[in-house]
Formats: sequence, C-alpha cells, structure tokens
Amino acid sequence: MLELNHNERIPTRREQIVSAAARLFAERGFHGVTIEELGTAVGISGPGIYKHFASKDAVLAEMLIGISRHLLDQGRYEVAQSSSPTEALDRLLEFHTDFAMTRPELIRVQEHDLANLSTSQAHQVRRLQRAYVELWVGVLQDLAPTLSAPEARTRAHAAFGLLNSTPHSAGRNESPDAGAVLGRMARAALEVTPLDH
Amino acid sequence: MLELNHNERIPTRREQIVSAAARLFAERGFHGVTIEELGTAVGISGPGIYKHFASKDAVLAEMLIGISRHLLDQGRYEVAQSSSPTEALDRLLEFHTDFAMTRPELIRVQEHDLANLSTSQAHQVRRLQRAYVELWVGVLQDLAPTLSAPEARTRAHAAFGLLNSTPHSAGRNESPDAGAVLGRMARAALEVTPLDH
DNA sequence: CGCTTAGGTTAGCAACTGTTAACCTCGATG
DNA sequence: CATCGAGGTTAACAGTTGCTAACCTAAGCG
Repeated sequence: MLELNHNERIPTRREQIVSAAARLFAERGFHGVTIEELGTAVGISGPGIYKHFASKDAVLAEMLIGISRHLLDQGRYEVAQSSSPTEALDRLLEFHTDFAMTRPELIRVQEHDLANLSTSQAHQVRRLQRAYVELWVGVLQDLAPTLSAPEARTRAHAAFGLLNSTPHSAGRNESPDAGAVLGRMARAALEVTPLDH
Repeated sequence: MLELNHNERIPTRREQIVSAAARLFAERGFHGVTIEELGTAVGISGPGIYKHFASKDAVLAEMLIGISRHLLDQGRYEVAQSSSPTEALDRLLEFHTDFAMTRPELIRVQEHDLANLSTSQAHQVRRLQRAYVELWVGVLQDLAPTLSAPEARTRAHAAFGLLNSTPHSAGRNESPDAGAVLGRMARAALEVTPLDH
C-alpha cells in the first residue's frame, strides 16, 4: 500500500525513506543518488538505511510497486463507484490528474527507473501497470463500442502522457489552473471519433 | 546539427557513438551505462571513446544539445513554410509526431538525463527547449487570440506529453496507426476552448 | 533489575568505473 | 620514403559506492 500521508499520522522511518527516495530519485535518477545521501535526507547516516531495507534496490521496488498498486486499486474503486461509463471516465480523469499534480516525483520515478528493478520485480510492476491500462481501455470501449482494443490502449497511454506532463513542465510560468486545463484537454482527446482500421 | 542518418552516408565514429549512446541511455539511464559498454556497442573497446569525446558527459551533452537544436530549427522551418496558423499547427504536429515515433530513444533521454549535464550545458539545452515551447505558444495564440500565454504553455507541454507517449508504451499490442491517432488526439486537445481565468 | 532487541554509529572492504598513460599501427602526405 | 597523426589497444590508478561487520545504546519488559 502507498502511504500518501493523508492523516496526520507520524510516518514510519520506512515511509520517510521511501518518500525521500522518491524526491531524490526523481531529481537525479536511481544511480545518481547514493545510500549516504538517502540516509542524510532522513536524518540518519549512510548504512543506517540497511536497518530498514535489505538493499538500495529494495527501496526502489517498494516505491514502484506501491505506486502502481495504488493507481490500480484506487482506479478500480473509482470505476466501481460509478453508475455510467461517462461517470467512470470522469472519475478516472480526476483521480489521475490529481495524482499527477500532487505527486509529480512518483510519476517521474515510475517513468524513469523501472529499468533498475530486478526482472521479477519489474515484471510485477508491469503487470500492475498493464491492469491499470486495461481498466481505462474497458471504460473507453464501454463509451465507444466501435473502438478497437489496440487503439484504446494507444489512447490510454496518450492520456497518461498528457496528464503526466506536469512533472516535466515544472516551470513557474504555467497556467494556475493546470489541473483543469489538462482534464479538459484529456477529455477532448479521448472523445475523438475512432479511426476505422 | 543532429545526424538523422537520412542519406546513406556512412556515419562518423562520433555519430555512431552518439547513436549507440542514445539507445543505451534510453534503456538504462546515463549512470546505468559504462564507458566500456558504450565502446563495445560501436565495436571499439572502452577508452577508445576518449579519442572522440573528452568525457562521458560530453557524449550526453552533444546528444541533448543536438536533439533540442534539431527540434527548434526544424520547428521554425515548419512554421516559416506555413501560410496560416492552422497550417503551422498542422505541420508542427506532424513533424513532432514523426520525430517521436521515429526516434523514441532520443525522447526518452531528453526527458530523463538532463540532470546529468553540467549546469552550463543544462542551461543551454533548457534555453533551446524553451524556445521550442515558445514557438508552439506563438502558433497557439495566433490560432486562439484569447488564450493566455501561461495556459498556452501548459497546453504545449501537454501536447508534447501526449505525442511523446509512444516511447513509454513500447508494447506490441498497440494501434498500428498510432501516429495518426496521436495526431488527431493532440489536435482535439489543443482545440479545446480556453478557460477564462 | 537484567535481558533483548530495534535502530543507530563508524570503519572498512571489495567491486566498479571514469579517466589517463604508454604504446602500437597504418594510411596519408610532403 | 620517412614521418606524422588519427584512431585504436591494454594496464593501471584513484575515487566512489553498495554493503557488511562490529559495536553502542536506550527503551520495553518479564
């Protein structure tokens, strides 16, 4: 489970480490951050990390699996709470937009450092990600029955790319309502009529 | 200038190195690739790289500066060849889509490894990138005069995110006409009516 | 009160990696 | 034809980094 620090519950050391690692990995990449820096970032020094994680890779694994599991779980919940495909897409869009705008570091790390996972862990993350994509594909096909599954997949990925663009455009001279703008753009992009192949 | 290997001209060693580095950096990140691997990838071994580049960072610098300069130059050319804002946007969309679909490794590296450049080189790349964004911003504002510059910027970044989504969705079960789909989606997303702030 | 143990500390090793040095070779060239 | 430089080779070094070992300490607890 992903700890989003919602409640004012004081986070465990493990959680602090993952959180700091997300910020650092997003800035400099997995290999660009040393265990020493990671320790310092949470107020302990260097090898103290190994009291909480078996290895540096284990920190990354926990983070990436946590992110993709959170997206899938919450995405499923949003769809389940909906009473129509239109509402389902609305909720998915709002949820994903909110996540991307709230935790851009997590988006960056997931886009970036999947390659630094062991093959079995990478496989696990990819399975979760694929399930999340298929969740969107299902909703898109409910909404437009003539839409082929491959095109729906391309569309879902395109929507993620669009919504996940905030981490890249970290600059200050951007729209204050970026979230609303992105939501409207994504909806318009997804509502384009299908190609007939 | 970026060598896109258009003509059947046999590429320089330098060009081979940058090209191989693009592929490797895209897969494993800058720090995830050793000089030894890079040498092997072009058929020479290890430190032979230093006959062509002063350092590992220099390879990355040449690549990233080349990419962003190419985007800016060609983007300007496309706009200059256009006789209307509509045509300008069309040409920009097609050019960018084509680039993203043809050279996904370059997209990945530019998104990923800008942080591994020296500050002055990073500054240079960012300046070129900003100019490219402003090129799009100008076209978008010509097309919709009520559009504020910040919102136009957000839109341009969103369009890039959408068009650049192919490198992330490398999977095989995607639309065969992905380029056309992405182009249509981007156009629809950009044509959404502006928010009034 | 004494024992355990979770969670720190520092010292240090072993492996890796960017870079340099010293040397070789061979095609072009004056 | 002698020379020279471009482009390659291998050996080796110095710095870094993930991780382990050995040790400390204080809070919880039977």
